[in-house]
Amino acid sequence: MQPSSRVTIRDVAARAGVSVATVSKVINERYGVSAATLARVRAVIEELGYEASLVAQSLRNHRTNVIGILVADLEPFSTELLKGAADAIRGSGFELVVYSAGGRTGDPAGWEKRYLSRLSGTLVDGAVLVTPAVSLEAVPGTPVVAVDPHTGPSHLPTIDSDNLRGAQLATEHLLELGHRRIAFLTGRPDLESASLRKAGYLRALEAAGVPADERLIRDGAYDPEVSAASAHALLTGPDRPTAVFAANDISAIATVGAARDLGLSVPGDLSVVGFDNVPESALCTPPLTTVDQPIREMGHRAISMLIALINGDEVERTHVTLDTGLVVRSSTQALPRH
Amino acid sequence: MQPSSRVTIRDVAARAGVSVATVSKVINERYGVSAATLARVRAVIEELGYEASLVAQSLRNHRTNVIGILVADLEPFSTELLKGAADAIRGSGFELVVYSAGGRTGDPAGWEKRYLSRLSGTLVDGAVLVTPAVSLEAVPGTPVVAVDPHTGPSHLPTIDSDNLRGAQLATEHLLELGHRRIAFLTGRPDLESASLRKAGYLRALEAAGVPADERLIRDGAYDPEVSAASAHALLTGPDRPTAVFAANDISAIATVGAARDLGLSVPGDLSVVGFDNVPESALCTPPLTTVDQPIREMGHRAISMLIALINGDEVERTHVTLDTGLVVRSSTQALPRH
DNA sequence: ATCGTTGTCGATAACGTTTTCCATGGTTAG
DNA sequence: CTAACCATGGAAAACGTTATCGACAACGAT
Repeated sequence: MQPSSRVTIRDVAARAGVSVATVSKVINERYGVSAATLARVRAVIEELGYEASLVAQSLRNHRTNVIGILVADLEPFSTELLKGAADAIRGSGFELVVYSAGGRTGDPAGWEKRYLSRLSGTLVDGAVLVTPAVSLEAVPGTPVVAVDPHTGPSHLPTIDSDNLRGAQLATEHLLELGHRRIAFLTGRPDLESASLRKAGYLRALEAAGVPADERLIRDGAYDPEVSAASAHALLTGPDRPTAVFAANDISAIATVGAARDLGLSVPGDLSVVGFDNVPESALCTPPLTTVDQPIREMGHRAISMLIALINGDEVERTHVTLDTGLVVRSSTQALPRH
Repeated sequence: MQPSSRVTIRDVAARAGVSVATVSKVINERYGVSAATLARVRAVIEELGYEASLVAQSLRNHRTNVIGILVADLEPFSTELLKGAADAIRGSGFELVVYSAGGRTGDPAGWEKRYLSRLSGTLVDGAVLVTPAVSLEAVPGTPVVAVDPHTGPSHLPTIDSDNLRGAQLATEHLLELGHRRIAFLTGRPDLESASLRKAGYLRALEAAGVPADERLIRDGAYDPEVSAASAHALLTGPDRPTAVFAANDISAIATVGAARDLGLSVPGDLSVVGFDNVPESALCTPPLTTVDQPIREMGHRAISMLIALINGDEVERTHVTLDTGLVVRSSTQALPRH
């Protein structure tokens, strides 16, 4: 015991008076070991507190049983997704390593690719990419699934939600409340979700016969600072909107903040609706009307699909889109008639 | 190229016309290779896109360059801590695997121990334990640092904050506002932070000459449901408190919710102060007066210390306590005189 | 010429598993 | 009584690295 080094399969074998091969067999429940020796070896394993070296197993088996999840930053969306992923990972026999780029800019948008090539086949068996900054193909041996994928053609397995419909719902809600000057804060232009949300906004406007006004469409970038600046510009400009649909809860919350700074009340002077339904949206003041996206389930599904892919199981749908729905809270109200 | 298997050091060696030993030397920048061969091998590595197998390196070096972080659940505190940890890990050469127990109960409080023994020395080089449910000693070969540690004697390196003083500040704040019937919602009884916060509350009361009332001290358990129930009981009971100090922002937010359900206004009818200063506390309605704890920095420090420990560096302080401070927002107000 | 030195490089033994395949002994069938 | 078979166990190769150590050539100094 006092020999400080780890107890290895060799020690177990010696103590039990068998070969390492036999010990390996009992660990992996292989056929060909008698009941007597099985019991004996099991006892020794217990006694010595032996744990097989995952590293050695990985080397031998070409499988590490760890899954990587790459997020640009730990903002509310990724965080929520992470919870779903952690949930799905539990009891699966895999471990989850999270890699966060930390929201740094300056990185030539390729950290995902570098990370993937460095780690795939050597540390992780597969990876999920959250809002990837780049459209990349899978590394040959390593399954990858994307959540909220990049625009552009990529044939990665994907989890997303019905962004188009969600955005339509949000915009229609505002229209039904009588709003006509409805501004839109865009999302990260490289993300499919962002363009779909914009498309949904435009489509709803068009369906209602409300002409889109380019000056009401501003950058949001899913980023609080960018959004706050845009909101400020929007609200201090001439002919300000009576409502803002932000592509993101983050942007929506920033918009509410900008309005408050200008002495405008939400929803009194301005209605705001967000997108994502992150937990923060229910907490903030006022609680946000937003489009619900089942973020945790997306994380869960991403992991499940990835595990299936890793195991070589047949995956029926390789691109799943979950439903979105409007949740009306207190940041929107009917436009007073005049 | 089309051979599907990974490119190994052997391939590089063959292509460059040298031995694997030499290739290994250039990878690790060891002395004893001429400028010419160095350049040649580097070129081949580039050309073949070779990446050394982390698994094989780990096996050989007895070092995985992976750090584990164990959290009971991904609630706001852990999440925030995780951000700090992710921050610290970046560029350190380590990866971070997060293991979340998922808040399940029923687990015999020993998952941390099991996880640690299974993984230590085999998948991770060290671990940080966040609000550990059990007081455990380090596994011999594997450094462990605890954040917000368990009560009871443990000699693990520790990161925490000045819980006692923070709780005193919070209680004093309430006292200065004229409150005398100040309730306290306790934390997780197995955590040192919880008992220190309670001690701070009691001490402040005593210093002000206000007798503590046992009936005003209820279970909170750092848990929203437990806290909501206790708050409800407190607020519907006879002689209700005019203020609540919750051991946790989670508990405080639950208290605000319970008050609202009863038609009580915060801070009009009830002042509430929390502890932690998680981001949610600033967002909620009303924004919470709370005790700030530098959670992210705690995560950062935990990782830094752990890395130092792993590298065998001398660590000056093995138990660091960070400052806490009161941040006054809108959930507290002076008690109207009558 | 001889003897160290120095500078490069390669053979090889680990690291801790799993798997294949062979050996052994006992048992059953012919 | 022999042949074939089954059940059990072990030897050894392999997975992809790194470190140690010895080989060898070139070279300067005696």
